[in-house]
Amino acid sequence: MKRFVEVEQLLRTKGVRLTGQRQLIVRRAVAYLHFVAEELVRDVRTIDPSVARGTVYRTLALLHEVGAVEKHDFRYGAPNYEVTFAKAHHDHLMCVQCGEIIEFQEPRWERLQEEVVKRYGYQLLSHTHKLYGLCRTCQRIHPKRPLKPPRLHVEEVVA
Amino acid sequence: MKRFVEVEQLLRTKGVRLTGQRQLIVRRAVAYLHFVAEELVRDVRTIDPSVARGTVYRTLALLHEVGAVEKHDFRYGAPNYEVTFAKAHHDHLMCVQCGEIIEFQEPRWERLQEEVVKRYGYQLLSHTHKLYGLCRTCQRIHPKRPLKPPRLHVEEVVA
DNA sequence: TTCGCTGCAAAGCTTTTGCAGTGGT
DNA sequence: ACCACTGCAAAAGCTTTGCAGCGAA
Repeated sequence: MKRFVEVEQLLRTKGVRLTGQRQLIVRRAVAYLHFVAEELVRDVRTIDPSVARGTVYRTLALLHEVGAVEKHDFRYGAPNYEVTFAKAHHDHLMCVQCGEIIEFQEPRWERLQEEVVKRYGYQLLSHTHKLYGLCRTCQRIHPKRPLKPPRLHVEEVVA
Repeated sequence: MKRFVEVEQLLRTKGVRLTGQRQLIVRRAVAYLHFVAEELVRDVRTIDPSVARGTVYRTLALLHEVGAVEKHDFRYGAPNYEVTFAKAHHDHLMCVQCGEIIEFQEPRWERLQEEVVKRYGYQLLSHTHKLYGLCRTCQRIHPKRPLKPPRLHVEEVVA
């Protein structure tokens, strides 16, 4: 659970600038908490159409490097980004059949993590923990092919 | 730590066929333990050039659905696949600066997982756990831009 | 002046899919 | 005849990047 100021500081230690674009992108990302990259691109561009797609992706990479966002690949559609501050950390349990995703917290893991990280002399920035399985319902039914959510559809914002 | 037969059974419960192509793909995947999708495509095609890329990807999706492989996106280059049987499970610790990846085991996590999964009535198939941070060295140096490994280069196998 | 940052557009890479044909794990 | 599966090749989808110009320190 990091605060905005911390993220700013982290970015500074990397020697990067907090440009207007980056501030806008971070503000919008925080508003979402969960989002898909192209979603954020579209959103940012409705506010300032001059912001380029590349800038958003470059900023997301930066934010990931400082541990401000996590990137989740749930296998269906585009990877999902999640901001790590402004909300307690949680992990994910996903049904590989129907795609249901359960978010849960497990404080005991957090403690174990610190231990492991210390063991290797690392400074922890972020983490992702995903469990894949079958939900109660899908354990009983065995469809030939899993249901597949539609692809992400994002129409280009007219600049 | 699943065995090959278990994977076969899991596939059967899905009502899918264990075709020659799938057996070959699984055998080669097991030989690698860690691999990138296109690597596997190339490898399989050197043995049987008639196997299509699509078949390999479709098989990987199937294997993931039954928990036989995990897909790791380490942000640099192509996602990395890992077979979950024939080797004890391990998790990953990665330095976001230099890209170093440490694999480690933590049996206490495995136990906690069972507990969580049971709580939600799920049947666990696989899981991934990644910690991101800065290694000892990178905590001291702050390069403007992180070092980036080269892109994956895979030349097409001449059929 | 330096150099980090950006917009733009194109390229790049990975993965998916439509379709017609095949075969029976 | 059913239908899961496949090869093929193109399409789709997501992300990255080369480059020239801009602007803050």
